[in-house]
Amino acid sequence: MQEKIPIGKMAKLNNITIQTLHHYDKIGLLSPCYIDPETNYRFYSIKQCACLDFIKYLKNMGFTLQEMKGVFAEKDADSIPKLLDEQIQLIDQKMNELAQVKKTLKVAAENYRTYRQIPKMGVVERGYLPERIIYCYDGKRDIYEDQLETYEYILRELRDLALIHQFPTSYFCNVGSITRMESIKQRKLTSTEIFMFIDATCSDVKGIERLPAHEYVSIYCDHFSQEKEYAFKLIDYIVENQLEIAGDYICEVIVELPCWTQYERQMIMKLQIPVKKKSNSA
Amino acid sequence: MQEKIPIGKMAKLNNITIQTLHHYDKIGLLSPCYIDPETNYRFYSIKQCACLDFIKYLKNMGFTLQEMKGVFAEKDADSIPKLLDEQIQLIDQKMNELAQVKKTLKVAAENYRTYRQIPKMGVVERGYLPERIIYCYDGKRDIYEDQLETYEYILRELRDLALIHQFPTSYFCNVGSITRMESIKQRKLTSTEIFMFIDATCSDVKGIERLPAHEYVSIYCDHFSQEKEYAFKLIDYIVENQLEIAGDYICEVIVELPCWTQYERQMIMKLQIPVKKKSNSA
DNA sequence: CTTGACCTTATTGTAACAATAAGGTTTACG
DNA sequence: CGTAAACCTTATTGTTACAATAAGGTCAAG
Repeated sequence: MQEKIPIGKMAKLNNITIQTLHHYDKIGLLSPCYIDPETNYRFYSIKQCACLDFIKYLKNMGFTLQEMKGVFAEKDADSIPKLLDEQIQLIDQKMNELAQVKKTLKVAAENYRTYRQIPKMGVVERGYLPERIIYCYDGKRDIYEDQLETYEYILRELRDLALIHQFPTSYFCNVGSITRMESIKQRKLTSTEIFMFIDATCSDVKGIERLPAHEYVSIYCDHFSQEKEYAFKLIDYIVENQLEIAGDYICEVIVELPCWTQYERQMIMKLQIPVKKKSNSA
Repeated sequence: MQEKIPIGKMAKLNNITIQTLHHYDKIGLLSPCYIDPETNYRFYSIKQCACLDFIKYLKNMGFTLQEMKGVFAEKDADSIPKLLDEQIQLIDQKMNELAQVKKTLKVAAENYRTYRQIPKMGVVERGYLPERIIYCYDGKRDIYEDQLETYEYILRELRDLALIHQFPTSYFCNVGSITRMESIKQRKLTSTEIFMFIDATCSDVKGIERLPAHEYVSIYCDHFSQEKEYAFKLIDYIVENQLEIAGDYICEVIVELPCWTQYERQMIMKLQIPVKKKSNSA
């Protein structure tokens, strides 16, 4: 009965294309069991479907065709479980990566939603903010010096550090700069420190700080050049309302827009200062 | 201060290679902000790091470089959330696929473990087996006809049906053939039906049957050619031990080994017949 | 002035095929 | 018997996101 199956039929039987069979033949993964010496027509045996099944199976598992050649060459059936285990580990790794990316996407989506809900740029708000954890880095140069340039350099340094600490990349899309209370109390907006928001999970790294839950005054701002002006609005508001600065000034980057004017970052920032009622000593 | 950054430095600043920057320039994704007209040296601005950040970010999200060009061309910030949502869906899909593959791998690994624990080939065992659900297909030709050939064809038909019903591919690695009680009682090992084990989840498809929980006699067998001989061993055992056939004969493929002799499938099968104590009527 | 570090363009390679071209073979039909 | 459709062949190119290499020009330091 040994039926000789031409390539087209074999392809249909296995839901693959003729090219794929050509390809497998070319790389020596699966060659037809008979080739007509005159026409070079390829003929397969129905039994070779088993091999194709296995190829599909391994492909599903993430093996490359070259790896499969190795698998087929192995006469040792005991090596299979090892391969399977390795592949399971690889898949776990991939799934973790995907989960991480998904998290990042969700953060981004949430940020955009926040961005759309922003009431008005330049309007002072007052509200309670929960505790947040940040990873701080001191770039030793004032980021307000020259039009974002220093900021970009320091940002790169922060990212390199984050890479060393193996922080998830998602952290990198929620950053900010910090100006210490002493400076801001003197109306000096100078800062050498930037940070990224992190989870509570990585706690043994130097540079991690807690921003305590507190009442804040905040204001949204959509260009770096406005930051100083808006920050002073905050301070003015604090003075006018008999409040007192209760901690460090934070400039949080809410969202980065993928539009560049002269390649420059376009970002929405939320400036914030923790406040408390003025103590009666004054 | 506008520092002109040569390509090597820019690459280092962003943890990428010079080739990558060349590539981005070539495809028009990101071009240096200045090119020396004499030497053609490329020079970047530190601000262009923002763009690279975004490229990395989008790459992480699974966008292709061409898609990014589209994203950059869009001046509309509102299109971003849509893109993000689409990408989240894509990721969910990928994760589901990976989960499916992982499941398959685990089944395979388990099967191999079972295979190693198989006590002896050709030895009759007796034991209780839980309920199982199968998807049956009648190929209308006897699979015991010609040396696996018919079996291969029918297997392909079963798989095509499974594809139509959108069964997970993992089902395809746990198949078997069934010989109805009437035949086996007459010592006739003819079967036109094969099946795949499935979950309880897909219930509305025609062809699904339940193998009830029952006591079985079973025997392992490692070559198709031995099946008949071993099946008769089972029947003999049943007769000798005053038992009675209580249901259909099942030939379950436990594991397929990736070694081919003449391209032929090498598989370990577990032959099984449900039994009960002989009723005293005989 | 030379050496090494750095830059340029151009070509080839990667993985797993898909698409196409240009041509030969087989089969069915009138 | 002729022909058209269906099928087969080999060979080339294209896809993605770069990496690797070659052959050569440029720059800064000693």
